Amino acid sequence: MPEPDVFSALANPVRREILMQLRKGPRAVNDLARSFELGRPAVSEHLQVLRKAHLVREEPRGRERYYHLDPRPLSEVDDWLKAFTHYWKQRLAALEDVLNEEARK
Amino acid sequence: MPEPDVFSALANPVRREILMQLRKGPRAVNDLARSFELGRPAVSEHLQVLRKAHLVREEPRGRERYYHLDPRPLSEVDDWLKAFTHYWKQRLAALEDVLNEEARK
DNA sequence: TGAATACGTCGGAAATCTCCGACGCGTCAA
DNA sequence: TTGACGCGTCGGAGATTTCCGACGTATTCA
Repeated sequence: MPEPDVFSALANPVRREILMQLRKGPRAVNDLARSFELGRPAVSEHLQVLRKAHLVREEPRGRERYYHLDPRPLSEVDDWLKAFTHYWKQRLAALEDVLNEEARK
Repeated sequence: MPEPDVFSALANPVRREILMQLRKGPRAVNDLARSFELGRPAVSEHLQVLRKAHLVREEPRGRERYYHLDPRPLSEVDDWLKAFTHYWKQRLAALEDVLNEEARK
């Protein structure tokens, strides 16, 4: 039972696609399973990973469970990326300078 | 031999830390290995993953190999996140509205 | 009440990940 | 040239991931 890790949760393309779909609104598990060529257990287990990473929230409705997106933990990834955004904008600016220098010749 | 996937490359905390360290400048492999409590083969294999994801570039210097950060593929993650930034800013705005509504009472 | 539905979870199989020791190759220094 | 160093990669061990069929539970509907 590994701890909930947002980066690991995003490592799987199916889970990323689940999050994408949940943007448009909550979905039941069987409904999601039909979107992918996957059995229900597989989808259910992907949802468990997303749940442990607090990226989704479940809302029981009768015998179904609707899963809602909770994008807040994504800010951790965003923050991590910011440490590089600054760096790569510097790099891009430097590259641009070089290109301008070349063009001037 | 899985294909180079930026999200998978970021799933491992050691690889994320390697990228963090490379922000400050290029590093040789043994030098990196000393930072972690890891053998050199492990670090070398992490670097292979990062290389296949095009997140690092190697520059041979004599018998050493200095690894440079290439943050450009990170923009793929950034773009993916943008699909949610918009969503979660909407959510935050909606929450703010509710709070303002409450405060007005 | 009983049958059908929606779901979570438990083995278990197959694939993948992560790490290490060992080996080979190229480079440096004596 | 010889020995030591820095590195990549292979073979293999152990852990983890990903998927499925099977089972149990709760809910719905006839």
